[in-house]
Amino acid sequence: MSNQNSEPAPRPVDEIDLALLRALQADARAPIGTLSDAAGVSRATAYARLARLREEGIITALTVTVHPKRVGLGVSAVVLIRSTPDNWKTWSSMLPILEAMDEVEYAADLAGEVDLLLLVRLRDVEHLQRFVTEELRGRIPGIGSVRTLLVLNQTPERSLVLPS
Amino acid sequence: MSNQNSEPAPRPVDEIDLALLRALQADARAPIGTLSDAAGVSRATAYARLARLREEGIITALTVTVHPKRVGLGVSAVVLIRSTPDNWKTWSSMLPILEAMDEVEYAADLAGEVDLLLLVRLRDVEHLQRFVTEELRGRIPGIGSVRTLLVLNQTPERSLVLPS
DNA sequence: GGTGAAAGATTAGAAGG
DNA sequence: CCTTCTAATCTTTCACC
Repeated sequence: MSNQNSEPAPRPVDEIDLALLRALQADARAPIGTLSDAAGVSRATAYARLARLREEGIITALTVTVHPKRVGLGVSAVVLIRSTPDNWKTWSSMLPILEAMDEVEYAADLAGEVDLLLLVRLRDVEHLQRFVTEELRGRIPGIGSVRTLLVLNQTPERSLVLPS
Repeated sequence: MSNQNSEPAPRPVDEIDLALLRALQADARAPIGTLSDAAGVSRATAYARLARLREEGIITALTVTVHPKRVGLGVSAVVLIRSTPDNWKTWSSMLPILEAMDEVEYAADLAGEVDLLLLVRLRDVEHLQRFVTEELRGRIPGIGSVRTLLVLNQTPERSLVLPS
């Protein structure tokens, strides 16, 4: 995976692209005919558009969203990390490390009182403890403080709401 | 959408289910034959399993993941909210309000020094300002402090890493 | 439960205007 | 961007293990 903020947007998407993306958000397995109807274009056009959206990286992935608890990941947590001024790695050097951790679903480099935020998915609280003490402090240099916030309730994962 | 933490897991998924889910994570538009091959079962079985996974809510959605910047959402931010002890609504009463806000991609009710975390996607910084001052403070009662952290860099959205 | 086969209907993917 | 084409795939249903 590449850094999501690195490349600028060369060509903006138009209304047809947005309609296709919205239709895919509703059902990624919808047949092309359904998608093309939703966008008001022919199937061939929908094909061409989808290929372009994939090539240009506008479509990051076509995936399934899974209920975490039902697959053995009963605990979610938000980890807020502050760095020590020295020995703190750059984002680009940490990215591969973070992505190699199965527990990390989302990581963000922040401006403000917190330097790094992680959303992690774990089997249980013991798993959380091991993750923070061993994985995190062991592998990421320059960690100052770590605050772990248990998730009590959360929205189901949802896609971006595309602008109109 | 329903609360993701409300229902217990009645029946656990098995290895075949996990294999199907992993194949769908890689490509949600993969033909059934590809999915059934990946899981080592027949197509008929893959059909039956997928129907069951949908019915039981283990599959939350089959969606497309989009690069936010390329669709006009150039700014991401994390909003940390602390409540005032009085007038703070319950999670279940806030959920529909939060889900009605297009800017909110993810919301979590937290245990700890922060009560509510939002991941928001916005067009620009002006949009962020309007969101925090008007949408948030205007619609959610009982907000104590609001800390807004700009996202400088982030991982692309990624699916859960399913356990083995 | 899972299998393999059969069946028509639908869709995919490419070619050409 | 559309229409047209053939091969491939979908999806259900079946009898059987």
